[in-house]
Amino acid sequence: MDNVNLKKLAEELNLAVSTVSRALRDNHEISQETKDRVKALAAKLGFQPNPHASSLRQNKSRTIAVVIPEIQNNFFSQVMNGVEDVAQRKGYHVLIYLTHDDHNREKEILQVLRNGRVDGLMISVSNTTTNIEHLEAYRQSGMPLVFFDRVCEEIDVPRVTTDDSIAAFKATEHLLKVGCKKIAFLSLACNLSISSGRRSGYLKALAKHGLDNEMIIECGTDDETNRQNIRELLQSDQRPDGIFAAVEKFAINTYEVCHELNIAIPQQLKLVGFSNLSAAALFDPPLSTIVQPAYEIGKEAATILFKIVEKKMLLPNEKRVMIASEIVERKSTGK
Amino acid sequence: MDNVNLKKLAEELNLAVSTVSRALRDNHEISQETKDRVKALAAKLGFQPNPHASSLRQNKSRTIAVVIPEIQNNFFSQVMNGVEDVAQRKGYHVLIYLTHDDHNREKEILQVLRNGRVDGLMISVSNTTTNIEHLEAYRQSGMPLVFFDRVCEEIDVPRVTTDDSIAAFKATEHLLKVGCKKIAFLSLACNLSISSGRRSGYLKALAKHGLDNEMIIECGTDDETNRQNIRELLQSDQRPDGIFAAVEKFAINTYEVCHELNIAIPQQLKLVGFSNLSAAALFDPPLSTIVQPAYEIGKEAATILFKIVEKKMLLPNEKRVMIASEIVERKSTGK
DNA sequence: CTGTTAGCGCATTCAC
DNA sequence: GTGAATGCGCTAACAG
Repeated sequence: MDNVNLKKLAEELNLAVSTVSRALRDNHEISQETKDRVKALAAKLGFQPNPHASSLRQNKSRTIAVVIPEIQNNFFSQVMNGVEDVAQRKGYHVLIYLTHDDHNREKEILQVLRNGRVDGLMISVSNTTTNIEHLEAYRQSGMPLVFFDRVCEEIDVPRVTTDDSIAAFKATEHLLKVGCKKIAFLSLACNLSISSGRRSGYLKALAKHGLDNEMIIECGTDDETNRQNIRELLQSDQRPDGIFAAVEKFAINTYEVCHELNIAIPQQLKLVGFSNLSAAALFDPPLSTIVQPAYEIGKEAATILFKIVEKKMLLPNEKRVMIASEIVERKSTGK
Repeated sequence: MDNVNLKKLAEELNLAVSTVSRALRDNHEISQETKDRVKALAAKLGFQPNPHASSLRQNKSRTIAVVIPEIQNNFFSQVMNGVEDVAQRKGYHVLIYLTHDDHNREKEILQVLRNGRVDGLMISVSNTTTNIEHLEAYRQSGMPLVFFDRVCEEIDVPRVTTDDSIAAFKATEHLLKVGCKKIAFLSLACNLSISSGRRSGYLKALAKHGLDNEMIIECGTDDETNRQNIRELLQSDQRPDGIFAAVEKFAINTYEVCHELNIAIPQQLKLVGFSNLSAAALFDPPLSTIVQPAYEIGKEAATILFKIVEKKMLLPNEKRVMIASEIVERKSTGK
C-alpha cells in the first residue's frame, strides 16, 4: 500500500496541503512554478490520490455499474467491450454484476448500489423480473440509470435498444421468401419488451402474407428443456418447415436436435436466429443470423449514462436510442 | 442519492452515532434491545452505509480488480463468471479492465490501481508485455496479486493455470494417432509461458514419435494477417496434414482459409485447437478442441485472492494451482 | 497566489 | 452498555 499522501507531499515541499491538492488538479490560482515543483515530486514518489477520500468528499466515485444477466454470451460480452472502451477513455471505472436471470439477485444488487458506490448504473433486466419495484426505487432515488436491450417499459429512463420488432419482421419475411409455409417462433418466456417486440414482428410478417398459422414455443434457460420442446415440435405432425429463434441459445438447441433427429437444414427445415456469434458462419450449415449492434449498444448506453452523470443535457433523440440490427443470410435458410 | 446516514439514525433514536455503528455491526457490547431498535429503523429507512467512508476509515474497499486482455472470448468470459460467483458470495465487488493486449494500457491500469481503490488484483497478462516493471512494482507495493492463465514467470506470486504443456502434448499426439505425419503448430507470438508451454508440449510429442519436422507459424491479433500466414502454409509444397492451433482464434482462421481454398477437413487436413466455444460441436466439421477449465480457473484464482486479502494462510498447493484441460475429439480430427 | 479551517460518513479509541 | 472525541485523506469555503 502506497502511503504517500497530500500531507507528505506538503511537508516535503513546505506548502499547505490545500496548495498541493490544487496544484495537482491544475487549479488556475496556483503559480506555474509551484505546480511544476508539486507535480515533479508527486511523479517521483508515485503519488496516487486516495479514491475513497475524494469520493467521500466530492460525493462521486468516477465508477459506474453494469448489471447484466450473464457474461458468457456474445451479445453481452460485446456490450461490455463497448462500455469499457468509453469508460476507459473518460477515466471511469466499471463494476460488473451478473444476475443469472434471477430477479432476487437483481434486486439485491440494486439495493446495495443505492449508496454512492457508483455514480450511475446501466442494466439489462433479468427475464424473471416481474416486480419492478427495485428498479422504480432506484430511479426515484435520483441515481442516473440507463436501460439497454432488455428494458423495462414501465419506467421512464433513457434506453438503448435494437429494432427488435423490425428485425424479427425481416427475419420472418426472409423465411417466407425462401419458401417456408409454416414457421415456428422460439420465444423467450418472459414479459420483457424484447420478447414481445420480437414476437410482434413475427406475427406482423405472418399477417402481411395472409398467414394465421402461428406457432409460438416458449423456451427458457435450461438447454435440456428447450431441446425437449423442440424435439416435440419437430416430431409432431404439425412440424414446421421454418424456425425463427428469438435468442442465440435456442438456435443452437435447434441445431442439436436436428443433428440428433437427422433433420436436414435447410432442405427439411430452414432456420434463422438472433445471434452475435461470429463463428455462426462456420456452422453446419452456416447459420443465418440477425446480428445486433452489441458493441454500439454498449458504447451508446455508456455515453448517455456519462452525460447524465455529468449533468449534461440529453438531446431528445438520446432518450430512446434504437440501433438497427442486421440480417445475415446464410445456408441455413437456403442461401 | 440516499442521504440517510448514521447521524440521522442516531438522532432519530436518541443514541450516539458510535452506538448505532456498533449495533449495526453486531458488536457484542451492545444490548440486544438496542440492536433490534437500530436495525429496525435502518431497515425501515433503507439505510446503506457509505462505502467510501468506511473504505477510507478501514483502508479496505471490499473490491477486487480483474485485468484481462479481452472479454469477447469465451475463455475470459467464463473466467469472469467464476470470479463473479465467488465475489458475490463473499460480498465483494468486481472491477473489470480490458487491456486489448496493449502493454501500455496494462501499465496504466496497474498504475491507477496502486492507491487503495481495490483490495487486490487478478490479471492475465497481455501478450505484448515484455517489460514487467509495472507488475513487479505492483507486487512490491504489497498489494495482493494473483496471476491466472497468462502468467508472468519471473514474478513470484500465486498463479492458477491449466496444464498447457501436457494438453498440447496430448493434442499433438492425438493428431499423430489419427495418422498425421506433418503437423504445423499455430503459435501465439509472444514470450508468455502459455505460449512456450504449448509449444514445448507440441515439440515433446513430435520428439517422442521420432519426428523432427516441426513447423511453427507465429500468429497474432489480426485475423487477416493470420489467414494470410495460414494460406501460405497450406499452399506451399510443405503443406502439413495436421494443424494444431494454440488459441481458438487461429482454429477459426484455419476453417476460414480451408473453406476458401476448398481443403477438406479432416480428409486433407486434420485440425485441433484450444477452444472454449461450446458451439464448436456444430462446426462443419465439428472441431476437436482442448477445453480449458475456465470457470474453475476464475473461481480458484478469486478464492486464492480473497484468502490473501483476508490474510489467511495459503496452503502450499495454492501457490501454484494447475487445473487440467480436457481434449474433446470430434470430426475435424477424423473421429 | 497561498494558508487555515472545516467536514464528507464512518469506525475506533478512550472515557464513564 | 453507551457516549464523546478523533482522524482516515481529501476538497472547498473563506481568509488574507
